[in-house]
Amino acid sequence: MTPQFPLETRYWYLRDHQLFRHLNSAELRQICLITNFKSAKKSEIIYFAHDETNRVYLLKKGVIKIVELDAEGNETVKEVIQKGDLFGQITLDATDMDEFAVALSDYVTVCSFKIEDFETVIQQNPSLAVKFTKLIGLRFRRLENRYSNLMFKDVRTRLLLFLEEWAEKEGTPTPEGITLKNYLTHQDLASLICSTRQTVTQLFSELKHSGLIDYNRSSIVIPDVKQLRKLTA
Amino acid sequence: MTPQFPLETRYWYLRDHQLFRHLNSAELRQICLITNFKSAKKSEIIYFAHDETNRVYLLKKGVIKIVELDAEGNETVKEVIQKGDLFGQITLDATDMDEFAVALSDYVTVCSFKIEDFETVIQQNPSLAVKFTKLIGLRFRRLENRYSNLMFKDVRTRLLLFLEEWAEKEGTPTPEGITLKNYLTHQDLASLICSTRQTVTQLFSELKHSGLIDYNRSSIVIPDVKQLRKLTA
DNA sequence: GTCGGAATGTCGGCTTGCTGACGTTTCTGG
DNA sequence: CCAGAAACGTCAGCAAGCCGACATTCCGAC
Repeated sequence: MTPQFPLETRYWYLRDHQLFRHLNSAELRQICLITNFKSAKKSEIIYFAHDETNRVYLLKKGVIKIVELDAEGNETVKEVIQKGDLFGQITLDATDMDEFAVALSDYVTVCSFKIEDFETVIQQNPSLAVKFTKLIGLRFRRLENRYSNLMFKDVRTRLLLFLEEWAEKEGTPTPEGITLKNYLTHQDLASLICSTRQTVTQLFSELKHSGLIDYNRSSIVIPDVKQLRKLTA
Repeated sequence: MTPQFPLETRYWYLRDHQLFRHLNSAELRQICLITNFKSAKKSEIIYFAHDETNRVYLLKKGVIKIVELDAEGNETVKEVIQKGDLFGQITLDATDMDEFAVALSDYVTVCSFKIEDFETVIQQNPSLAVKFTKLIGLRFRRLENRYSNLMFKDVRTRLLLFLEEWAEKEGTPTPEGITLKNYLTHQDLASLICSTRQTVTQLFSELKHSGLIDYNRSSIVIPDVKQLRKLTA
């Protein structure tokens, strides 16, 4: 199966997640049996939706991006997935999507389940069912929020909101301000906030010149997040 | 409770929905007890999210629109809800939203559940849990689709796609072509496809002059849906 | 190191579709 | 049936931000 992950580790991996935390060890062991584990290094592709279809994934460690291919073969970054988030066929339907996932952090680990297996497990653990449903609900709200930003806010505001959220999630405080490890290119950012590479670059230099942020290729520093917040209210 | 709905009717109402169809009569009767029934006439407001919060609704009969209020008090139509669809706190969380629902068809009927009650029911009926999760998943995909349209398609295409979908869902074939009972104003349409009233009106007259559609205030006729499809590919 | 490709920086032109403005038509409640 | 409101029709002006183009900087593989 997955020899680099001894049973003990795998058991512990699942237990650590909020979805499974409340289960007893017999239930957990059962889920362990249907779980596939996998890891990858930076820039490696974790999965291709097209061939490894019909699986729900759970990001155990690291950060990844989901890239979507349209009919013309253009790649757009759909989403950044953080530790603990679900991805793949999270709607439990079998519609195939043209997307793949790329590791952004040095080392990532994912677990996955066939959707049929996962459904069976849910049937047997109603409390897990509720937890899962609520997780999907959260994702739904997140998407609703993005949609509404796209409707009502201009590109500048969307970028600022993205930075704020990013800072909140992953920022580490330093003497210079909140620091972000930057694993996204301007192109990536552009497709996440629905804009273009040039516009993002433009806005970034503007923000730098006005002193709101500082950045280079590998990191972004926000001296005062409150200043940003003022511009998005 | 709701005297205009005898128990027998209410029982049958629930049974008719795909979520509950597979349940036995004891289970159904139990759900009946926690269900609230309500009906309304055209233009009446079904619910205000702000005061009747924490409920999941299910549209039993008719068509309604969900209108969202932003901070400045502007109204935007978020969604059109059809018979059988869920609305309200479908994510089962308690975040309050500023939205309300208005009846678009002459007569609408809804059932609703407190989210806590609904959760309990789900816990007791794992198969219902899976069905519910999949329904939310479907809604998730629908929203994803709207988001991607907003990213990649211009207003004209979004309008055409909307019309196609509408025709597919509710169109009735007539000698002149597929006919739609039009319960949406141009303003409504505009906010649904994320545009403005004037642009929608403009596009409508263009489409009329080019013979792709015909319309008046109460109905829309699409002589040849295939013609529309050609323009959205 | 160095070479090639990827990422960033910058700019001007141009298009979409938004904004405001105003007139006409249709609906609705009294 | 009538008045007022709501919805529809149309147009000119304008701005956000996309697009193409090109230069520069950086990074990683060899």
